[in-house]
Amino acid sequence: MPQPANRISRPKDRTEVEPLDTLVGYNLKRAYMIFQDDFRKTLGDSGLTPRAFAVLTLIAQIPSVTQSAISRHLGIERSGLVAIVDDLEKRGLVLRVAVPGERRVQALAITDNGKRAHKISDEAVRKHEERLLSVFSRRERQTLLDLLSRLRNWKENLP
Amino acid sequence: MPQPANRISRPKDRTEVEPLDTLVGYNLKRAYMIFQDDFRKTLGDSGLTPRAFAVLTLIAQIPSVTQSAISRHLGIERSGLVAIVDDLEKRGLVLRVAVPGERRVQALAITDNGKRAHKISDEAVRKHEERLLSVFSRRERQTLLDLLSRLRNWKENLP
DNA sequence: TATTGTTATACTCTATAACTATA
DNA sequence: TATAGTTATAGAGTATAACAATA
Repeated sequence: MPQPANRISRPKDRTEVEPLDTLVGYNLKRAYMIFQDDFRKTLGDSGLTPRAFAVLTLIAQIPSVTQSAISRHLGIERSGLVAIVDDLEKRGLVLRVAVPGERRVQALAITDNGKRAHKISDEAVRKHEERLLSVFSRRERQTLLDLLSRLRNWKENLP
Repeated sequence: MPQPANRISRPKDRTEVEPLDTLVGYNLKRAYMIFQDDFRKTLGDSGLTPRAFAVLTLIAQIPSVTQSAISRHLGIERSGLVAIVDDLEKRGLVLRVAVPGERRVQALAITDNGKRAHKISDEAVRKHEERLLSVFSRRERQTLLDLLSRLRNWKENLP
């Protein structure tokens, strides 16, 4: 005889359920949270957020990079960059500089203070990674890095 | 002679900057975003969110699990579970059931509809993972899973 | 028309704190 | 005192849409 669809499933109905641990997505999320939390704890309340650190790194790395270019690099919206660059500028770490011949853009330049701040943050971040990855051998760390970046590069090169 | 600290760094000052790609945290975030976006696209607007899917999976897996237990399992706050369980209950996928002898808790039970919905979602999620991991060999997928879950287990077993 | 930077806005996710009822 | 569930609330993070200036 037919059963109401929303009755509680009885034990004898129980089928094996694939546990969450077998999903890469679930494990990615948990691992990401661990890194994210520790990053913030490491750099502190007045320190750079992960995003601001990423932006500062790109400005340090790519001379005269623009906000649009950064948004493409990081896969985030242009609009989100305004507040971050505002903050970095307020801290005296970067400057918006007019570009002769292309008046729509403002090149982003890192200051000497910015370089120092980036160096200090970068060292703190490397230590935080070192700490979190201490369970792994050098080889395993490299493997993890390779696998994750292959995933990203593959996705980025899709239509 | 001393320079103002916030002058723009000139090219000759440029030192090598470690690129973001060398940070596990950065690659984790990007990979997590790829999975998250694709998960949502796969299950659609009316489908389960990653969190709701995780919760439903635990309810399917652990008979009479409580919200508190789920919050510990998933590392999220109890308060956040209320809305999720409300939603699952509204959809007729789970029920809150009174527990005799312990009147503070309500056991969560999956319904037959819930089982069906979980099975369908689970199959969609496995396919979505299969799609995203298609760049990797079986062995590489297992390695990625192992590395990520070791990270989580290590962190969970800390003071 | 397309692009850069910007603003305004809203939405999602999630944590915090406080409350209640039990234990 | 401690725990389970709940509510209210606030904050972070981020996307969307529209706009002005420029190309």
